[in-house]
Amino acid sequence: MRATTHLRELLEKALAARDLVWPEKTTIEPPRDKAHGDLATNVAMVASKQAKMPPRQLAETLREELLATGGDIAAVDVAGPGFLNVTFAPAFWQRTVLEVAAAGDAYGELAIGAGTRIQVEFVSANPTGPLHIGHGRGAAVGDTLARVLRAAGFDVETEYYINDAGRQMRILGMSILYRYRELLGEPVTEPEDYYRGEYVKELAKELIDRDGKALLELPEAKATDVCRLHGEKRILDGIKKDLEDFRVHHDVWFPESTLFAAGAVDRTFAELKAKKLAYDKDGALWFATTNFGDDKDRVLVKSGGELTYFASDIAYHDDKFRRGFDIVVDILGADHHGYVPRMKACVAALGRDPEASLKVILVQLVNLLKGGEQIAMSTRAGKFETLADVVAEVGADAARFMFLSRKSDSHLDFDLDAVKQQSMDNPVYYVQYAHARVKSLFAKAAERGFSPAPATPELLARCDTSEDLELLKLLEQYPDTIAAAARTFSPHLVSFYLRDLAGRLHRYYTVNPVLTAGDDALVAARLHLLDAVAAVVKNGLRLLGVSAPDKM
RNA sequence: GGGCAAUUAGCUCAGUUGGAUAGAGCGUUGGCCUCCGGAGCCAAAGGCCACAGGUUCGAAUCCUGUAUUGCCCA
Repeated sequence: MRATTHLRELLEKALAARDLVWPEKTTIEPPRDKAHGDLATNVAMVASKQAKMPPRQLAETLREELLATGGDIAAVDVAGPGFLNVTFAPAFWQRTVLEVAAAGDAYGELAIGAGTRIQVEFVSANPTGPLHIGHGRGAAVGDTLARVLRAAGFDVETEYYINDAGRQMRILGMSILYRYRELLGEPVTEPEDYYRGEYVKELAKELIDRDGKALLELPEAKATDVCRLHGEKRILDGIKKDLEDFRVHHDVWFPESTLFAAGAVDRTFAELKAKKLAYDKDGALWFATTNFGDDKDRVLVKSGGELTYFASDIAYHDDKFRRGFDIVVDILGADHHGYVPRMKACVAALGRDPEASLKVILVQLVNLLKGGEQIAMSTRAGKFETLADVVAEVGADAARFMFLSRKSDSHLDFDLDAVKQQSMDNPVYYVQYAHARVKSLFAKAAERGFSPAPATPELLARCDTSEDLELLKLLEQYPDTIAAAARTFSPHLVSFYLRDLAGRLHRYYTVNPVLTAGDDALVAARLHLLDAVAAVVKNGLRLLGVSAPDKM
């Protein structure tokens, strides 16, 4: 971050001196090949037309100016079609240690999101049963994304939307009532469509304990209602606890029913009608989503007067924007991708730019495996591995890291046996081990009564091996990683970065002795460097919601 | 029948929003413990980036078509 901004400032100044503007397509990035310096830029190539000069010639003049600034820039090469390869002086990189030490837990925090309010809505599973492992992935992605955005300076609020008003909830009530009657020995016929999970029986038993046979005396609809309310509350409490155990936090729990109570749905319909975006046809109310690129118009109110789930979703998003969010993030299961164009249309109809203000993150389904064999899942049939079971079995650390180790929209095989195993199939231990190793060094240093001299540029100049510099450069890239993860809504970048950093540390550790390095100054310098590494590992793991133990 | 996504090493996957000789882990093969934690490190082998065209200084990346796979919709 420091390196790119510094170089950019220098280049901008050099261009301005020739009355050239900074081209949008300019990139400044670390090259793949280390032989190409610390940072490479294509600025001479993209500005060559503007400068009326061949790329290589422009690059040559920029090279002179960069070198003339002296100090931090050690070398500049012109390469290939006109790349500028810039190498910084070791002292520039060594300063990173001081930066990390000064910022502490805040190292990596940015201001790129300052002044932007953003809401992340995730999980939002119907309270009809416990969360399963697929919800767990959405939970991990959403929670970490929120943490990353917060670190990048956004004003973030997380929310869980409770679908408590629809058909699924009625079915839940009915399912509980069925089990209730069955348990009391009443004659029953098995409903066609109901929740079969063991937990439904449990809920029915609870009602028997609480109300005895009272529900049998009530009219069917009333009894179903009692069952539904009881089930909803208990299941929701369970969901809240499961999420808490998974270190996932929602700031707001938003029940769908409040939209109706507050008249939000009617208000949104009125607004759409006023804009001539909603119309009556065949006794139903339609929303003209084709105006916004959907492939057909969608029904809001069926001819029987029943609202579609889409109707409340529009009102819900309307409500979100009325609450003042600049950006709204929906994290959805990938099986709902058909829903995206509709929601974009809906946002456009509400008078917003859908590309800028609605981000939809699709989370692919999880293939749950046990010893390489697939486990089938279905909420209806009551066959699934619950999130709580998985967390109890493999631990929140391993589960979260696993979920965050893939792009969210790619398929994920989650093998319980592999994740439980403390091996390289399971990189969480690799990263945590890096942290524990450093901490153990400090414990050992203290044991030996060694207290390192304070970190100064002079002392840190001793960190001059190639392993030192690689580690330093990686530390310097941490804020860039946060920026990229926030900008592209890609929390997995953080876990990839941490794997890199941990690998670099393990390599360093093997090659460069620390406590046995020789003179006290060298020992101190290396300790300060590793302290910075541990701090960054810890900061990164915190964003992932994974612990950074001192001992393992 | 339409629509959305995916296709990169034997396996699982990255690839910084168009850059230089294609990256990691696992697996395989071969090395490293008189040394701060070997839950570690080093090295090697392994690739027509699904296929065919196009766009430009330059394509795994963007466009079109084809094939295969997954999902959604009627």
